[in-house]
Amino acid sequence: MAQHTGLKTAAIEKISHLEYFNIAVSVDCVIFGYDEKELKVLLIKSDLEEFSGLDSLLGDLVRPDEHLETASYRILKERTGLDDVYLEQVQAFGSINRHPSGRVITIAYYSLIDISHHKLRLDNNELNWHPVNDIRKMAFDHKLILDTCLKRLQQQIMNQPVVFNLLPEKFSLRQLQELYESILGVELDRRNFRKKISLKDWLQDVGEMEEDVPHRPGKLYKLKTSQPKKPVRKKAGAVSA
Amino acid sequence: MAQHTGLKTAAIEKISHLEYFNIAVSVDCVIFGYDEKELKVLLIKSDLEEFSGLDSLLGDLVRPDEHLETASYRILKERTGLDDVYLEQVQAFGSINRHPSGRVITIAYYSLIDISHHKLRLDNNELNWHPVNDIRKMAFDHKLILDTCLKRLQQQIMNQPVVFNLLPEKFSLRQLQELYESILGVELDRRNFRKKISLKDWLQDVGEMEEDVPHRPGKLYKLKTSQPKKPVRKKAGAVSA
DNA sequence: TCAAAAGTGTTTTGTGTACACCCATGC
DNA sequence: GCATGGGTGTACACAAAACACTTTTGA
Repeated sequence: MAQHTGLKTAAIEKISHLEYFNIAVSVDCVIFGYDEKELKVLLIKSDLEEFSGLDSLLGDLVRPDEHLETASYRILKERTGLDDVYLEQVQAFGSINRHPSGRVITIAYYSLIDISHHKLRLDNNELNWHPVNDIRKMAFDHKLILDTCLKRLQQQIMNQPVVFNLLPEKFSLRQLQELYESILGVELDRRNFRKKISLKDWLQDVGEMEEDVPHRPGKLYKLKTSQPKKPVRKKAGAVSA
Repeated sequence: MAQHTGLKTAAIEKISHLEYFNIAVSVDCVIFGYDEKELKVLLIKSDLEEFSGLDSLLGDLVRPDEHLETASYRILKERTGLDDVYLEQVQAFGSINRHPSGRVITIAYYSLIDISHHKLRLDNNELNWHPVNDIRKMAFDHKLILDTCLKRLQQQIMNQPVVFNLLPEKFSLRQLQELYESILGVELDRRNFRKKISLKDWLQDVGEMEEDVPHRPGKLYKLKTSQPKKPVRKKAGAVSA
C-alpha cells in the first residue's frame, strides 16, 4: 500500500513502535480482471527498496475524513479510471511488522472489473495484469491478502451473481463457464453447468449470437436487469435439518 | 470500544477531522455465550454521555506494538479471565462518524466462550450477559457489528465444529440441538438433526449419561479430539457442476 | 469434409425434509 | 402410571454428478 504517498525507503521513515498511537490505516484493493481465459489481478511494482522487484497490490493510506470504502473507490478511480465498480471488504490485516515503515494496518477489499471496459485507463505503465495462478511472491503480506481475497471470491460466486462484473455486458455461456473454471480452478461439465445457471435465473437472452468465432456461434446473454450486480446480504442460510 | 482508555465525554476529546493522520484503531469483541437455552452476548454500559444508558461491545484501542488478535485476546483475558478462547475476525467498520470522539476504525471479532467455565470471572459488575434476540439499540454502530457477527457465526456453524466452544466439555445431543436452534433462530427436527450431526463425525461418546434430569437421561458426548475447535480454512467449496 | 464448439436429457446417487412410535427414567 | 424427553427409520422431493450424440458454423 501507500505506493504514492512519498514513502521511499522504509528505514528513512521508520516509526518507533514505542510511540503510542501512531498507527496508520490503509486500504489495499485486490483488483480482479478476466482476460485470455485467465483470472488476473492488477499489480504495481513496489517502490520500496525492501521489496525491490516485487509486485504489490494497489492501496493507499486512508484519510482521516474518508470512509474506508471511499478510499477504495478513490484508488480504483485513480488507477483504472473506473467509477462504478464492484467492491467488497474482505478483512483487516494487522501484523505488527507487515510494513517496514511502521505500523500500518490495512483493510483488504476485492473488486471485479471488466478488463475490456472502454473507460479502463491504466494511469501508469508500472501497472500490469498478472495471472493469479502465476503469482508467487509479493511485497508486504500481499500474497496472503491476495489468497484470502481469492478464497472469498470463490465462495461468493457460488451464491451471488457477482462474476458478471468481470465480463462484458454480453457474453456466451462458454465464456461464463470458462470464467467459473478459472476462478475455481476446476473443470466443469457443460451440461450440468448450463442447467445450474439456468436454475439460478440470472440471465437474459439478448437475441444475438457470437460473431467472428471459428465455429458455431453461441447465443449471447446478459445479466437480468432485476439482478443486482452487488451482492444481497446472505441470510442465515439453509438450515441443517 | 475504548471503554477504559479514559474517554469520558466525546466533546472534550473531539479530534478535528482535518488533522491529517489522526486515526485510531480499535478492536471490538462480540463475546457470545450460551445459557438458559439462549444465545447471549457480553456487554458493558457505555461510559460515554452520548450513549448514556446504552450497552456497548467490549473493545479497546490497539497499541502500536500489538497485533490485532493480541489486542482481542487481551480484552478477552481482561474481561473474562479466559485465555484459550475461540476468536475469529469478521471485518472492519470504518464510518467516519461512528465514534463521537474522533476517527476510530474498529476491527470486529467474535468469540465463543463457555459461560459455565470454572475460570470465567467477569471483572466488573457493569458487565452483563444479554440475550442476543432482546437487543435493540446499542452504542456506536455496535448493533450493526453484532448483527454482522451473528450472521457470520450462523454461516460458520453449518460447516465447522465451532459451537462446541459454547458448551461444557460434555453435553447431550439435545443441548447441542437447542444451541443450534438458538443461534439459527429456527426449530430443527430431532431425527434429522441427529442424522446430520452423526454424518459430520464430530462427536465422541464419552460413555456417560446425563444426571439429575427429570426424564430419561441422554448420552453425553464430547468433541472428537481429532477435531480442531478452531476452523480449518475452507477450500474452494463444492463445485457447481 | 473437417474441426470446433453449441446445444440438449436421462439415469443414478446423495442430501434435505417430513413424519410417528416405543422406550427409559424420575416423580 | 404419567410426564418428559431419548432414541430410532422410512418415504418423497430435489439437487448434484456422470455421461454421448447430433447440429451448426467457418475454414
